[in-house]
Amino acid sequence: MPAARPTRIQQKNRAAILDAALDVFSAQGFRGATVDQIASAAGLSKPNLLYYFPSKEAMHGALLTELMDNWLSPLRDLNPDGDPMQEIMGYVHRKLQMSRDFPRESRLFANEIVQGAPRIHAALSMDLKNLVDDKTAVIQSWITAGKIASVHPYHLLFSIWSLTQHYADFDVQIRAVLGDEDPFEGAPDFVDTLYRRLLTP
Amino acid sequence: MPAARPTRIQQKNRAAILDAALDVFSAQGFRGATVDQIASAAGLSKPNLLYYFPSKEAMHGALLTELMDNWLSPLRDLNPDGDPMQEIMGYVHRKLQMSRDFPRESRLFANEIVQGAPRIHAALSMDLKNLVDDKTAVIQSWITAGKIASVHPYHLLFSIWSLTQHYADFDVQIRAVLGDEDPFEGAPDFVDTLYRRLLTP
DNA sequence: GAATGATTTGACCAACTGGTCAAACCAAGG
DNA sequence: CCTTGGTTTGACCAGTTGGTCAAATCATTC
Repeated sequence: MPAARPTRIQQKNRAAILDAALDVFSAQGFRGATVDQIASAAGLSKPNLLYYFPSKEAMHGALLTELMDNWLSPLRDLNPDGDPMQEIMGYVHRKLQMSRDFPRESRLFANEIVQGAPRIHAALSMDLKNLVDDKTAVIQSWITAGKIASVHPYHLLFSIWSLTQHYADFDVQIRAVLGDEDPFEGAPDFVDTLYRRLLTP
Repeated sequence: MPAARPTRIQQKNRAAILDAALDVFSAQGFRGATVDQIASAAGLSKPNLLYYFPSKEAMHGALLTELMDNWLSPLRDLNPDGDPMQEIMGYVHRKLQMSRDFPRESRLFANEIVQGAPRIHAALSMDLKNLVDDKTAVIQSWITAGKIASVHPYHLLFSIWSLTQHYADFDVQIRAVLGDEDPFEGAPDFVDTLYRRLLTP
């Protein structure tokens, strides 16, 4: 049983499993993924997987908790004392980069939310809500101070999430429409223009 | 076998099945949905379902093809001869209303796309792409004519899709964050402001 | 009300899936 | 070497799932 002091083999295999699981879960959803798929993607046998993780649920859970933390860090870093426009634009671009660099993570999250977030509902209405309440207050103070134009702070955040993650979550659709053009060629410019025009007082 | 002239019973049951299937597929995804769930949601027995539809795939396919058509109609209606700003704002608001009134359809679509659109890839790169190519040309002509501000027309559409559908697809997350406030209270105003500021020349 | 065709269902099946387990294998230290 | 504890696996199991089928039931029409 993997315990306190993980061996080299444990570290390597756990990492391989989580990577394979991310591949499969993000592409098929929790129910669509099978332990066998994850096992062969990780180059291990099914019983061997279940030696490292007690269940399919456990793998999914491990991925989700790790994700929730990383996913929110750009918002956490929004600095109340920084330049408002620069802070928000920085947040937007960082989120867009995460969509480009970690599309699997974005899709794992999307799968979970679209299906009603059965496994992370608590985290949403606690951790996420608290963080958002906090940061929207900051944004509201910037608005009140006349530093940025007046918009509904919550909906501003929703729009940033949706717009940036859309490039990861709806990747197939975007590529089907764009043909050869790389989505991330025009995207940074577009979102930059959009939020500058929206927020310039 | 349901054939040329559908009886009253056939019409009623087919409709009940498709409605139940939409409920279940949109909430659980294709693989997550079971025929038994759909059957009991429709108030029928499993073999009875399979009397009306030859397979689970067939139900899903029927929903998707019907959806693809309805889903694109607002874009199809974008009138090249109308007032540019009014046409685009009308499109935005109509899409937002569809998110509010048909969230199940939006989520059915989202589930399919996030998982790589295995069953509608052809429709995306044919029907959708053609329509989008057509309408972006119209938008580009409005830009060239100076009627609206210059933006990447494709990314403009992507942003409208993502922003409006986000309210349906990520409903749980949005409600978890907003608490008691109804998302659709602030949304119309927000998207209106956003696109007016973006597009006003 | 008998005949005919549409509709409904209980019983069933084969494939798949998550998970178990005892036995085998292997790495490292003594 | 050989022991010890971590690692790996083939065989297996019980529950679920999509789908079938023959028989029963129902609605309509003549």
